[in-house]
Amino acid sequence: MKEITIQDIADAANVSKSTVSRVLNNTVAVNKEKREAVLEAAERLGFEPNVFARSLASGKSMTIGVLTQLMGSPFYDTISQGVISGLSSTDYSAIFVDGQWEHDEEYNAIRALVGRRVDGLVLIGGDVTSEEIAKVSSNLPTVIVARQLPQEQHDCIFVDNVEGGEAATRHLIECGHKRIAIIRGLKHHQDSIDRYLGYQRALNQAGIDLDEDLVVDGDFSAESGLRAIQTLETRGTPYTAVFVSNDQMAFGARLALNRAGKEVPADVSIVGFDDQLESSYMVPPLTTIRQPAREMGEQAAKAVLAIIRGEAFKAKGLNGELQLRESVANLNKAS
Amino acid sequence: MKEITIQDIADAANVSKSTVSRVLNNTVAVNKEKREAVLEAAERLGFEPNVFARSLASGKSMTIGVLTQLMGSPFYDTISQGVISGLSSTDYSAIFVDGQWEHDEEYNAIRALVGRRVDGLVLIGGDVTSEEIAKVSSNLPTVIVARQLPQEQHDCIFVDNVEGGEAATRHLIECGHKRIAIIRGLKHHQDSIDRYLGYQRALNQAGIDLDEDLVVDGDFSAESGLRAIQTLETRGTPYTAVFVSNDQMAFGARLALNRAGKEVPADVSIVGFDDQLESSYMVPPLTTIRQPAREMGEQAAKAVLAIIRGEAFKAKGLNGELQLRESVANLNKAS
DNA sequence: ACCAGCTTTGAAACCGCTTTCAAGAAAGCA
DNA sequence: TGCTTTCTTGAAAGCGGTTTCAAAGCTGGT
Repeated sequence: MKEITIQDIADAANVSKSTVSRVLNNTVAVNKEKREAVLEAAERLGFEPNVFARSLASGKSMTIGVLTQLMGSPFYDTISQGVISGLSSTDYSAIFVDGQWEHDEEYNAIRALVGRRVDGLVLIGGDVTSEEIAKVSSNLPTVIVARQLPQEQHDCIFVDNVEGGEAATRHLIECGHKRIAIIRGLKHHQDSIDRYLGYQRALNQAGIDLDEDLVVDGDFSAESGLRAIQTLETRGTPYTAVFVSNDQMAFGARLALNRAGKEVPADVSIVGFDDQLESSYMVPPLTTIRQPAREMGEQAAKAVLAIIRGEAFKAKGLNGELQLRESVANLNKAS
Repeated sequence: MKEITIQDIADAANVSKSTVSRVLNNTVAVNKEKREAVLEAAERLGFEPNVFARSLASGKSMTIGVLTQLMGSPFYDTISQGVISGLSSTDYSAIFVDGQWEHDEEYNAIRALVGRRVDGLVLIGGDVTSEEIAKVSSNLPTVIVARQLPQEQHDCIFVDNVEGGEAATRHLIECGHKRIAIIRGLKHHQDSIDRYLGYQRALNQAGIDLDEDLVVDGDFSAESGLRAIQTLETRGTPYTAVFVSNDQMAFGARLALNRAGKEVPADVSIVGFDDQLESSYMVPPLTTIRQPAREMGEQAAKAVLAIIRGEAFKAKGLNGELQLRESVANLNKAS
């Protein structure tokens, strides 16, 4: 089956290529009859424009490059889905590359996208520095999701992790908890650091001393959450609540607690971070800080599109909302 | 910053465009000096080929089109991730469109991909008919994941759902269960139908009569799993086990059971389907039929690539493996 | 020294579409 | 009616590569 081109349509409608192009792109008014003849022919022949020819000629690729982090938590995956969703029913398509949370890999991936002449860039998480981004994508519309870059020069969509960690911890404090453990995420990961910072702040404000014995490291995986609780149990330091740096780890923690014969929330309360799909169906449903992952992805998509259209886009830091469910016991009203 | 072209290199190296192209693609031997001059110039000028020009001229896009179903369960998302992963570190990039489990949307999405002249197609799930696929993508390397098409003409990577449903149910029977409920998935969805069929078969083979009162419909969402159990409880028909058509619903079901004051697996045993990431951290860890989603995606990617290279690819139906965990009680050895 | 046969190379055609340019037609105005 | 201005339209020139074609340059055999 031969691909049909605008020349074929031109022949069929008895006009020139130029006219066909004009009709199809609605750039210049053309005679109504011809216009309809063209449209009819295009429809009848099942014309599908060749994106490459079009891109080559116009200089636009109608493509948005997306850098994802596959090794990440489901949180990042959901953002990706959001981007696809935000782009569907526009003329733009998304092209994905994987950074694997690995700096060099990531840098190359971005370069590949630029090589494909994407019209815009959405970077989800990642390690590349602000300078590298600027270097590679100078004057290429770019928005960064789930990551806060220091410079003012980038558009970022993210939730404030310090704020979130603080809110989570504060909630536990308000419920009367004093011995609050924390399971941190990957050590070098900015999100981990920030959430931990929030935890410290909340403790501080409540006048509670930080007990190093209540701080355990994880790597954001469920497995690590499980092990973290085991560590905590081994240490033997008493605690009535734990702030877990993401929901994945919270699942693992919850299982470990069960194995250790502790009830949630009766014996130990849990607050997570992310609010993934499954969290509301944990037993008991998990109280957590909600990051609207999908919406963030969608917004990022809309944002690049807006920037491409020349509209200014005001980047914003969202606030993770505390999602109250049933994994936290209120010690105050306890009999 | 002007994009530099092969003409620029040609000028710099004092050769013709043709020669530059030949050197860069290694198609024909060229004089060593010139060759090096070209490479040097390309390097020095930071040449990055224009994918569109190249594609237009060569007819290859170095792009694989992927149709995803965002509204699907995490299972489908994971397959998508697998495809990205399978394509990383090849020269091909993946371009994603969303079918939303909506026939027309899906058909258009595929057409859009074809319009982008993708070199291959990976279809994840979906509703489009075999004929439509054939029509749109005749002689375009295509592999279909997580879906079994009747025709011999398509390459499909899927797990046998009838087999899986049967294995799940059989396991419950072997553990001594006789009153086994089932929560089905979306009614019109082939996976639901097949898994239900497997359920019926296993029952049949064990000489257990199907009790319509034990059959409840869901829509693959956790919420629907929760409601399904409520329905079951309302009906009051006794049951000691339930085969849930996917893990998402199993989570919902598990919570509902908890709410109804029933222990898992002491009072009710559960077997799920998919084996998503979170399933091994359910409380108790969920026994389920494993679908290697990520591997399926990766394999699909490798498969299209193979077909593109002209190697024959033998499509295969995988067998979902029963993942034994702790959500099923063995009634036989019960005291 | 001469010619057949192979290799290296540049010119030019081409991929399918957009866009400029200029010409012809239509419309507006005096 | 005659002339300028505006609209509509086709021809043609790119966009940046790949690939065909034929000329030029070498090789070696006699």
